[in-house]
Amino acid sequence: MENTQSNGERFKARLHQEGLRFTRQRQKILDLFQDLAAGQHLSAEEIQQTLAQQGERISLSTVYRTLHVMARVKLLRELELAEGKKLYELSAPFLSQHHHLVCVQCGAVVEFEADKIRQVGGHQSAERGYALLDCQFTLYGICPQCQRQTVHSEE
Amino acid sequence: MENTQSNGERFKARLHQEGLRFTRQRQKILDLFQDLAAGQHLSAEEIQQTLAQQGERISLSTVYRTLHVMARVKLLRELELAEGKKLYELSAPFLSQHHHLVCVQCGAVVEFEADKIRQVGGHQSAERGYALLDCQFTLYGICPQCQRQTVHSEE
DNA sequence: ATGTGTGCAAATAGTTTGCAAAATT
DNA sequence: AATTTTGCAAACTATTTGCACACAT
Repeated sequence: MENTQSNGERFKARLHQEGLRFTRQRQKILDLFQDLAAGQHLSAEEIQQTLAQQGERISLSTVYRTLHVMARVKLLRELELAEGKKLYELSAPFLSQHHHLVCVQCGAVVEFEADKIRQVGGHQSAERGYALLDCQFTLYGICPQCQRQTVHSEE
Repeated sequence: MENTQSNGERFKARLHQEGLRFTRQRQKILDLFQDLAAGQHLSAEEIQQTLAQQGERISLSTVYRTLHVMARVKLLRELELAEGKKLYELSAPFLSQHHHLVCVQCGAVVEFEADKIRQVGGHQSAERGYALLDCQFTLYGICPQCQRQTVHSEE
């Protein structure tokens, strides 16, 4: 609700730069991300369903294609947190860079920031001449709740 | 070639503990990982193909099932580095913990170690009462080579 | 008007699962 | 002998793609 416009403008500009178009669907998807509470991510399917509930009929293929475009333009960050499906979130440098702590039991995701991480990332990549694009630090563990419940095994 | 046996014993023991069996297929898959040069990972398909070349006919389903077992027993670490497919490697604490720097252009993967990362991971998870299982730090960037070649856009 | 974007349906890719036969303990 | 494991084929899930039509510039 704060910088609601900046990302939109940014995106529009980048699209123009590449001769691409700012369609209603792309607009709607971008809006979704802007309205997203910090620390939340969306999958292609969630995006489609949410939009569908808002009365925006948009195909899954379009969602996927839009996500790719937005990621290429660096408006979105692609995360590989969950099993099998990719998640997306507005990417730094527009939002502060953060990392994820995932409960492998219940899937809960907690975000946290840590400057050191970026530093190490920048250092390691620079040292090898890599142009750093993204820096993902993901912790897998079991959350307090699940630790209590897990007294038995399963699957 | 060094600690060729320790992992095998470990695995065998854990299997016993859970009433599971040490089959030829599991043995072969474990062997593959032991012979793997440090810094390499395998996907389910690569495992099957490599074994097939060695004359070991083993089904993909079995490979997947074995990978799950080995990961559950913490003998393997599951990585989400590449697009869509999961990769596996022998996991810490048997090998030192390391992280990955991936070239999003050519897919090259470089490994590196960084104590700070673990420290931050331990700290962040502990702070929230999570039992830390794994700590993955992945850097995405473009390697020096690809930087030279990328003077144009594409897809 | 021109060329990009969209929706649909079909195609892929990776992974999972049911079931009968095979192998381990 | 009792159970787990395997292989095969079919099922699934997430994602991608071809094509004709629709829309943004």
